[in-house]
Amino acid sequence: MIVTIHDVAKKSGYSITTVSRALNGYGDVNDKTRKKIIEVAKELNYKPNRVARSLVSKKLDTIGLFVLGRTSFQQGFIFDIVSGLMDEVSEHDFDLLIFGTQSLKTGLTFQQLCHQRGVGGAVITGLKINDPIIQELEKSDVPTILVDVPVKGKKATYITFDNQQGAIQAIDYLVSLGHKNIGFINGHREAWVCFERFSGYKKGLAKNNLPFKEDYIFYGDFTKESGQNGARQLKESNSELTAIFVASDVMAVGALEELVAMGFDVPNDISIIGFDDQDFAAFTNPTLSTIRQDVYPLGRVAAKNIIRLITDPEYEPEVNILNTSLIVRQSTSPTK
Amino acid sequence: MIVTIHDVAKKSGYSITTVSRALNGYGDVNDKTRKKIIEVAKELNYKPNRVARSLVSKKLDTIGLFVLGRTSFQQGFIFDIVSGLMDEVSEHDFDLLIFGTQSLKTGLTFQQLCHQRGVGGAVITGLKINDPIIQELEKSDVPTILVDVPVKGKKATYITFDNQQGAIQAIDYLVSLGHKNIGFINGHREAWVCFERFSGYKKGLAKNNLPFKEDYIFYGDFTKESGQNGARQLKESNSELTAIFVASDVMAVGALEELVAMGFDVPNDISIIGFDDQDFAAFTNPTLSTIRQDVYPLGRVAAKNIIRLITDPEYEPEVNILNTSLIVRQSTSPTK
DNA sequence: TAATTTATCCAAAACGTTTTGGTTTTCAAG
DNA sequence: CTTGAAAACCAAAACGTTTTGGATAAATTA
Repeated sequence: MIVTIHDVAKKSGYSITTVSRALNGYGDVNDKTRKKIIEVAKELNYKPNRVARSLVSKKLDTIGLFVLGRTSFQQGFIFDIVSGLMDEVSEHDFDLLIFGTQSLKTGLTFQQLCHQRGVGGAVITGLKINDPIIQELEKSDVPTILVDVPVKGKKATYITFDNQQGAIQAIDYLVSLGHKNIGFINGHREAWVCFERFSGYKKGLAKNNLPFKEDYIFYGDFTKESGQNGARQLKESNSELTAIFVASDVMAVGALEELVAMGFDVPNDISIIGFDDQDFAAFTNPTLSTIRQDVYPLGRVAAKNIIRLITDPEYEPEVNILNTSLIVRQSTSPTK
Repeated sequence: MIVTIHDVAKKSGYSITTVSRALNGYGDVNDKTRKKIIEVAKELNYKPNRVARSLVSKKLDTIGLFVLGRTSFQQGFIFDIVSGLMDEVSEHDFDLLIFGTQSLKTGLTFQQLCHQRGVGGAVITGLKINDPIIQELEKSDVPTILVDVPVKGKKATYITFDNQQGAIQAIDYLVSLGHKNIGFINGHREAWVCFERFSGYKKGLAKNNLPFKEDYIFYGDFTKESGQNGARQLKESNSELTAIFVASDVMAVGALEELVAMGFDVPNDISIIGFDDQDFAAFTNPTLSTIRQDVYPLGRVAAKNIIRLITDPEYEPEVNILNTSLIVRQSTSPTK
């Protein structure tokens, strides 16, 4: 039923060694022999058993995806990353093993975990900036790409969007509409992207010769409720605000709803711009202007790089920073 | 660096065999010996290498998730299933390997693929009712649970929601609001759930002594655009409609937008009820009444059952049908 | 006492590959 | 005809486990 290398060897008349070396492209096999072996292999529909292979060889062809601190507002983000990883990974004939937060609580180190499962490299999402695992990653031999956490190590690097640039795009756009008093609802301080977006917000203001005011900042936690609270608090304490830049679409929806509930017209009284471009941003009323992170390509790039890191020992881990783009919908308009 | 069973054997003074048998709970090990071995194993932080284990033993502790025909409108569905699977699976110390559509196009049969990767059982989503792989699944020895496709086999079964009941809930609710002319926008005919929802729609009408009219049916394809087209066509040809039941939230949003664009007031002129309760259903304006499928528990139940099927040869595959629930929001109201 | 059973333990085989460390064959050069 | 090198091949080891099929010693029975 199950075809092994033995069957190919027997049918082709060569040894197991030669079959293996022929199929793996080694040089010490005669061209005719190789051709014959490949033919027999195809005829029997032989595919090497990955488990057996990864037990003995250093060629580990499964990559691990660690989804840490999963929350429902990451739905789209995670889905798109997985999609990108999956597609890229299967094109290279690699496998994708998914780990949750649990798996790192079994007493195994990250390295042990990977070794035990035959994982050759990993992609990590949802890591907080103060997670102790980061220290291990810096020294680890396991090729690793972190999403949205700026860590570099022997074999570790990161991939992210240009969050600063994204924030600047938002501010530039709002300013171009005539806005001068722009509030900011940020996420929590455990996410690195929040620092970046905050930084971009400040740079954007400076670039446009607008003053930075501490009062215009609210720290939420990426939930819709915190967006509601943020909008209410900012607008109540600063009635002169004509626009709010919100660090995530979920919070932006909260802000939008709250402002409408307070009796304001969005966008005519106050403009809202989000960050992420999640699917639902096109479903709200008014639809949500936002800064788009194109996550699917991030997954593909991450996969491509991790595979390169696994297969090519010479390749040095490099940082990838992807561009964001401005998506204009209905929640922003010129000042009156 | 990496601790193997050899290290435990050497340090404890027993043979590899005894260590293995002690740790795996076999009876032919003295209690004192077992205690000592467990102690040493803990001390060295020994965890067996899963790759080596699954090569030789029949204990396969990774389950495969096949995500076929992935489309962006399944985002929430897939995410929740993966979440449920991940949590349940790691509680049982199993692993989760994800496969895309690609993986079944490599010339391997489903069985071969699983065997090759050490996959002991599988969960399959997104399968179409006419997919040829179904015939293989019916005879396959690999424990398999299909999501939303009614297939039973030697080791295969399925899990789904009670789609008929869900549709009946929707109709009952609309009737209770006074609606008598209720349209239906269905999905495409490759998805089994669409037959069920259609069947439920008809039963719901019959139950409430309302006539079934072919004109009130529109077949879409789960996209927002098809929801728009459906709403326009149904309402234009049947101006007496006061409510539309839509077989998915994405299409429902399309329908909602289109009706508003046509100048109708939702829900006062016409009520809309969706199916799924995706995240964005709470973000639309008006927010969307819908029939909720609680997908996370489905993932957990699927994982629990597949693990039981893998570990207990006596256990016969059983069908699981989960309940839906009615979520009332703003897109439905009593008739005038 | 001898025979049998029971409780412990373990050496070796097995899983399906790749890798190691050769051997044999071929061929060109001396 | 020898020699040396290159080309082609392969037996056995290795990967880290579990499983098989005993072996040994102790306890029980006859």
